[in-house]
Amino acid sequence: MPFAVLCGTREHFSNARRAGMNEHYEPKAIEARWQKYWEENRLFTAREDPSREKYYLLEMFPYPSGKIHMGHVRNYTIGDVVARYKTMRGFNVLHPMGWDAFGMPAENAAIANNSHPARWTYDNIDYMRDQLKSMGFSYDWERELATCRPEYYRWEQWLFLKMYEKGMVYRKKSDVNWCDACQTVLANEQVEAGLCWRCGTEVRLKKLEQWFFRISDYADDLLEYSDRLLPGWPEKVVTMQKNWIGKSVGARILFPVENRDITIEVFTTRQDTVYGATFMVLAPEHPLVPELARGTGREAEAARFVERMAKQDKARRMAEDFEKEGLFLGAYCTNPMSGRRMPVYTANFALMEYGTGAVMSVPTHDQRDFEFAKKYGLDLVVVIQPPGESLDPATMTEAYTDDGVLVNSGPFDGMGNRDAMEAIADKLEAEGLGGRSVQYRLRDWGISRQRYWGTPIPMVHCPDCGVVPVREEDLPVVLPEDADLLPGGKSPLPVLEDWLKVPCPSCGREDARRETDTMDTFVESSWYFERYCSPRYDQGMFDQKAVDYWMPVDQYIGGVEHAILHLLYSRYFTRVLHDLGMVKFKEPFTRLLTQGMVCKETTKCPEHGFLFPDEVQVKGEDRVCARCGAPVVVGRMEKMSKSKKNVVDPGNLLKEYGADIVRLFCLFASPPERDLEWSEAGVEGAARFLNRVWRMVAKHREDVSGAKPYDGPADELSGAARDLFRKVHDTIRRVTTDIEDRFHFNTAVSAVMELVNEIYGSGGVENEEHGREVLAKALQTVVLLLAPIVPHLSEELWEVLGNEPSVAKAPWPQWREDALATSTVLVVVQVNGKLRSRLNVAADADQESVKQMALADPQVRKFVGDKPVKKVICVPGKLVNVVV
RNA sequence: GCCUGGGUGGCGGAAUAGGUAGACGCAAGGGACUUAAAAUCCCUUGGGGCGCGUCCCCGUGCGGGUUCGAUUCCCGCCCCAGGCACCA
Repeated sequence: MPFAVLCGTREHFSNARRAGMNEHYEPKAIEARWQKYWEENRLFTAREDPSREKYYLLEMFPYPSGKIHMGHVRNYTIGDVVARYKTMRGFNVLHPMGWDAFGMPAENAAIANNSHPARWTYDNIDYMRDQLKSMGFSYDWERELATCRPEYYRWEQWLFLKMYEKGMVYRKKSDVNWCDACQTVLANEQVEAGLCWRCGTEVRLKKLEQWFFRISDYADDLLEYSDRLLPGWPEKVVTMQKNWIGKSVGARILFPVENRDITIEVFTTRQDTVYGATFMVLAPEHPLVPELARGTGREAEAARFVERMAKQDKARRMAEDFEKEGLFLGAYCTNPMSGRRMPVYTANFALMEYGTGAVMSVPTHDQRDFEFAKKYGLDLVVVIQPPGESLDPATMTEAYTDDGVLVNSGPFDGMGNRDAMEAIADKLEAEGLGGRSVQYRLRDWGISRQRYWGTPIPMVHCPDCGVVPVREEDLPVVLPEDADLLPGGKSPLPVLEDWLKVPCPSCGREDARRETDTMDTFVESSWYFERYCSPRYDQGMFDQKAVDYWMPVDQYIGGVEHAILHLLYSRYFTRVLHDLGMVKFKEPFTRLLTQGMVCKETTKCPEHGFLFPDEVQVKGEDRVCARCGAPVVVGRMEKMSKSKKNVVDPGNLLKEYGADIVRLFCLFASPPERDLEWSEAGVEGAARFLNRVWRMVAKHREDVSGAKPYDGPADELSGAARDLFRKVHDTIRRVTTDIEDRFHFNTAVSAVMELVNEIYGSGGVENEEHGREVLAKALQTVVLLLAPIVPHLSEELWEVLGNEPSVAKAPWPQWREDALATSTVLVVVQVNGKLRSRLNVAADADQESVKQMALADPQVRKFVGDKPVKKVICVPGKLVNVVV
């Protein structure tokens, strides 16, 4: 027995210390050391190399809000494991990081601190960069970018001009969603239930001249690819995008107005019910409303109604219990199919933004129309009969919206309604009464923002020439960084005369003025992944060769909150670049992982409201408010948020535990796509495990020094060495498949924990034939498998075990099939499906003998008794089920 | 209302070709080491029952079904989370 084992752990430690291994695991020293090593050796600098297979791993870049939060830590830890794993698997990995640096919080903070958005932003970037570096993420920092720098946004302006040239951008006066608090316009996507997505203020409509991107031109393409070409995306996200695009296939139908030379056009998805249309409803904003009311004696009433509806705020109008209200305009139109005379109403449930703003109402087969008809006593005509039933308008309590057979529909009677849809669409087209039509919920992307801290829109307003694009050679239009914000957070751009006044690019007139709107910050984040491929390139948006090599992103990782906005815009932008001939692909992100939220229970004091974790004191079993001593109400697990104060600051965690422990906890506590519940005890557990790994290496270091990790055939081993060798390879297999197939790092970590437990329990293995080599293999494997997860500790132990740095560039271990084989297998025996016994049988035993062994087993016989055996089911190497 | 997920011990979570439910960790309990504590190491731990066993019964939200066998597949419900919502 080696000297060290006889003498116990104390001797081990002194040996270890003599050779330079610290007795205790000290994360801080180790982490600083290896972060420096990585940086000095430019270990994660990515270079194009066509001879190697590339892997582009991207995490959603952060907004530089001040300091990183747990959501960042989790997101970037997941990404880092994949990046490091892929590197070890031999891929040429691109793993960049940067800053989504424009946006309103910078302006708000500047006002609050009497500072400047630029100052605030750059300071935050510096601080957060340090934080990310101290997490040990394997970013190629040489590619870092910040979207608020002119070198970045000049290419965004350049693209804007290209799009303008191609008619992909336009300007129009329109009702926009206006947030008074933010003093700006919001895209439809940024309005949540009638409230501003950022500050929760009620959004109101305002008429403004706005710039729009024609994203709706791509609605069908975006939709089609959602189904066919995004298999690497979570179904949930694809579904959300599909719903958002909201394609409806139907028909346009023209309804002539009685005694007037006016036609009302409607869009419907149920042209099969056209014979049942008994009245017409127009949106209150519909231009025909005042016109139709004219001369009917109802003008004043109609005007009052429209005004009142306009004041109904959007939030209430969308509420479920909202009362349907309408007004008869005094006019009639004619149903072109049935010839029926239909009264024309205006009503609050018709939306001007969708379809044509007019609805043919079929109260028998549409629930909204049904409710409206009941309220105003309008006619009901059944035109679809359900199979085996006969609806009677007099007794109907709700609309029938399912399939059936047409009645009261002239030549279409007796036809199935699905067929009737086509037949009626044909007839409409043939007779010029309308035709097939497709509508989308998705509307064009309004990108104008009346804010300062954003990319200036490169346009000029000339009194003579109108709106004129800035000349390409005059880019970038630099945002003046010395401007001070106006009271109320208003943009200073419209009053900055020096900046504002510019000669007209077209006629040269001196008093032209710049566009003062800036772009929605979602524009910057719609192409940053392409810019990362060649971030310093100054001849265009990106270097073609670099983009051809790196793009598309192989794996994108971020929060599900961007499922619609950012991801849809990015897909749209990539199509624009594609159609401009700049990229060869349409989808930017091949695979997408949306990680769950980081949650923690809330704590609330009856007096002081929500409490931060450090405002809660533990008194025995109870928790009390640190300020007033009142018992704390512990709420349910919720997403960490400043407003609920249930937050944990990664900065403090880093100080207390170091990066590896925090990383390990984030990965081990739950699989990435699910929510992560914060647990202090869990972090302690992670710390304990890493200490255990450290001590394991310290303990066995002497045993394995000079021993070459065993890589020979399994059958030259026996006893404990053979068992350990099997466990090593089984662990390699499990960890590899867990990471490779489904990013289940939690089970990967469990597997390594099992291996570590086994090594602890394998005392004496070093005395076996090849025992020291197998032990060396086991220790080395633990370190290699942990390398992507806890990189600093792994680097340190890799070196301690006598290897040259860096483990980050070491090849990922391979498992040997022959090592996994066992001489005997455990076969479970069931009687009628219930577990009754277990048998250890030779791995190569034939089925018949296993069956006989099972039937002979005393436990089995007890349950079989003298009942006749009907059937015996054998699953080789696993199970025997005796059916009696 | 519609569309996604999800419901498994005291807790986080395992079990992805239908085949030993509860891996791994946390918490709890017991033991070893220590003058003592911390740390560490080892053991126990779904519920119930008794003859304490290689024992029996129950058990993966609820109710049915398919199957030799169901956490896994099918049908019908309940609950939780997220998304969409008067979109014609």
